[in-house]
Amino acid sequence: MGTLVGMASTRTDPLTLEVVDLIGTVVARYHEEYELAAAQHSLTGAQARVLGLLALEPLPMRRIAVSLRCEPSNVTGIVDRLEARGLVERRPDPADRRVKLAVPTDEGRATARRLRESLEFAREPLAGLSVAERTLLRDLLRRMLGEPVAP
Amino acid sequence: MGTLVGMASTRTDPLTLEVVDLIGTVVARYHEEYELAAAQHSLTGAQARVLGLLALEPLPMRRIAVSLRCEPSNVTGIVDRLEARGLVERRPDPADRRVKLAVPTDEGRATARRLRESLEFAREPLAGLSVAERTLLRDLLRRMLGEPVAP
DNA sequence: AAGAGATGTTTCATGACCTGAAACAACCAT
DNA sequence: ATGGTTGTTTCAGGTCATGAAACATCTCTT
Repeated sequence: MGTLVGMASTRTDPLTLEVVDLIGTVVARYHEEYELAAAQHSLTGAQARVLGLLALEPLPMRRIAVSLRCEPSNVTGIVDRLEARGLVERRPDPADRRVKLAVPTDEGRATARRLRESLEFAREPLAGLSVAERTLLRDLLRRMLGEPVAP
Repeated sequence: MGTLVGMASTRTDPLTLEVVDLIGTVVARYHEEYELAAAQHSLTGAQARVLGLLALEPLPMRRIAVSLRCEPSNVTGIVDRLEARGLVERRPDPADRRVKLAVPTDEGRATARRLRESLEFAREPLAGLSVAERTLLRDLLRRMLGEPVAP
């Protein structure tokens, strides 16, 4: 993993620090816009994330917790609040009477769709980059995340 | 901004969606590691952010709130908890008796330094990129954020 | 110099999120 | 059938966050 001779310590060289800083800025802006978009639909960030998940596929509580990386007891409250607004409902799982499936209502699906659209629009800063640049960015991010570059 | 003819709508083309997704992954990982590093020092994320700010420079409550983009009344509680742990203390501002400066104690500064080190270490995925690649990534991120590329 | 308005901090009420422990029902393996 | 495991909820306790109100202090205007 990198030669020792001439290694400017990836921890401290100015270039790396600047990239880390830029990523910090991206992270901050991403979060701001996400919370803002959620708030425009009278949702909190957590509620928006759960609704977004369920719009793809109804899920048992347990799996929501895994996706959110939090305790199942926490999910109970979030789904409670979504249910109180009529965006989600709990259905028994016919295959296992212990589990409850959280499934979005029609209104929940519509809200999720609008949310997704405003989010995509909010993330538009990529528009300033050409296709070649976006491809480059994609490959660099993939490598950074340890994913294979070739599809 | 971009020709209309042949424009694949930056909102929906697969490349852009993938980049957006990758950025989402980066954001998630960044946050996880930040919270984890904070927790290893028995701090919450908010407390770690404030302590990190104060380690650079003592600040009045109001300015902490601006940095965190939250209400000043919220900062009171966070600094209360840092103060209760002996990491920060409030000092009167000689120039204006209304304001209270939050200044880290020696222990607070030491904690901030250790935190910063573990954070930098946690952000090490950049090590997999060459200098040329990091430079490229820096420029792309700058452009994406609407910053000038040339220093 | 005095009063009026602005500013900085705190307190309080309220609510969302989050965890960990405990309860409960239902599953599954022996 | 019994015992252990798993999925969900409830509860207590803590942090973060907002907005309104109180309070002290500053600053501007006259």
